[in-house]
Amino acid sequence: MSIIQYLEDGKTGSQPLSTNLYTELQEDILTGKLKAGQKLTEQKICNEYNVSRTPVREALRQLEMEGLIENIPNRGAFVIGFSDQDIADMYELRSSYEVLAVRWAIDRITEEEFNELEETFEFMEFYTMKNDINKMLNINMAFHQIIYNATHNRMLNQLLSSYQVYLKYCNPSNYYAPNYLADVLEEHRAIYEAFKARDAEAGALAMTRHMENSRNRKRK
Amino acid sequence: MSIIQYLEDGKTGSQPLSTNLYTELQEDILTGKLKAGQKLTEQKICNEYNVSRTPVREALRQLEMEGLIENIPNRGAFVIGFSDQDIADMYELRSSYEVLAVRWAIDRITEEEFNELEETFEFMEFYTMKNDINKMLNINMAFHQIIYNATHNRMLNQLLSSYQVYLKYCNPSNYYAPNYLADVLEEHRAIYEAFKARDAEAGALAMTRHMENSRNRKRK
DNA sequence: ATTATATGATTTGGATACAATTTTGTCAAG
DNA sequence: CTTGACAAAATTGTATCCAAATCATATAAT
Repeated sequence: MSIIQYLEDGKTGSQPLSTNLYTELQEDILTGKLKAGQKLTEQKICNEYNVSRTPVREALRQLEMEGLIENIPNRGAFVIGFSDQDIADMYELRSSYEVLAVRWAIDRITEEEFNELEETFEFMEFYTMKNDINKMLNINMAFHQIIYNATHNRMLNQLLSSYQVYLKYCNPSNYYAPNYLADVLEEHRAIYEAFKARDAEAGALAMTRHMENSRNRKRK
Repeated sequence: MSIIQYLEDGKTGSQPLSTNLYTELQEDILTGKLKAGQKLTEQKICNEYNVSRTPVREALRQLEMEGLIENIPNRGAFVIGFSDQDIADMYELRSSYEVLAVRWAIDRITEEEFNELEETFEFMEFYTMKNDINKMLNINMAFHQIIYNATHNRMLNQLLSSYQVYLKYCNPSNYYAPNYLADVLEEHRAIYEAFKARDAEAGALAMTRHMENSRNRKRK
């Protein structure tokens, strides 16, 4: 997915969308509409979401693989959900993956990928000046995704990409804090500069700081 | 799962088992029986594995979540499989997760969990003396699993547990090298001692070495 | 009163049937 | 010989049907 697509599709990462049942159920678990411990009866879901049992069962298997529900044979599916502890765990894990990803990406990034990163960073500067928060959310995702790709490690890429969904639903950053966009821009600049210098240690340090600051920016 | 169960179920981690379709297909992809790029037609799988389309579709969704196949809407499922690069990636990733896990586990392990780890290590010593490789494979899995649990981080636990499956199919360790069991025992002893001393740095170092040596023990 | 048991209702697991989409093959036009 | 249109076949997506397992309730035994 190119940076242009990220900008143009207009999906700011905050609306439902939910193109399929799996995504809808995932959303409903992550937002707490379906509560932990609750039993998900297939027929109930059929009625609630107006689909037949076949797609329901497929979605339940997917959610099970993701760890959002537990499927007990012949008994049914039970919501596991995300506890506050899980969210904390997720942030902690994600931080270390992101740092690892930067380290590997700086060592392995291609010329072409670096140009894409550079272009994306310039978009960041532009939309920070224009103070366009929705655009920035998309560009931010693109920036990180480029790094994931540049690790050339399929499993790490897949893992970090999958976390984007969760990040959306955990209490969001305080976008409207003074200097939010400017602060974020400078953190990304540090990361970008490390890539430019092909300095993995500097990159790891910059990403570590970015992750710490991200957490501190969370609404309490 | 207790250490006793690990010992008694007799599953040495090298036979098919494959209790369900998903596991069977997973195995067939990881062993290369189903090749990368190959199209998986639902009806073909039905005939091959003697099941109807409903469980087939469930399995395909699970495999997709795992990243072993790609599901293109209205087109079908295509095997992605594990390239040599993916296996290398997996080892590299797993190493850093394991080190991270030890760090966290040493800080968070409960008295009860530590006792379990201690008991497991004593089983290791015993079966090393008896030179029982099959038992050792199971105990080894148990030892690592206890560490995963002791992180008290559900996502990291889930992630590392899921890798156990892949490890089984990537070219196996050279179990019959001289001193294999003795070497492995000493590496685990270092890890265990770090837990006993509640020394996270020593644990991380010991696990790093264990991971390096594991890789070097691979058959070429 | 509590526990056991039996029976009917509900629910899951799996197979089949039908609809929508894609692929394949044929044949004619350029 | 290639290209395009179109129909037939194959394949995916969804709905429904049947069997097996589980759950709930009522009744009987201790």
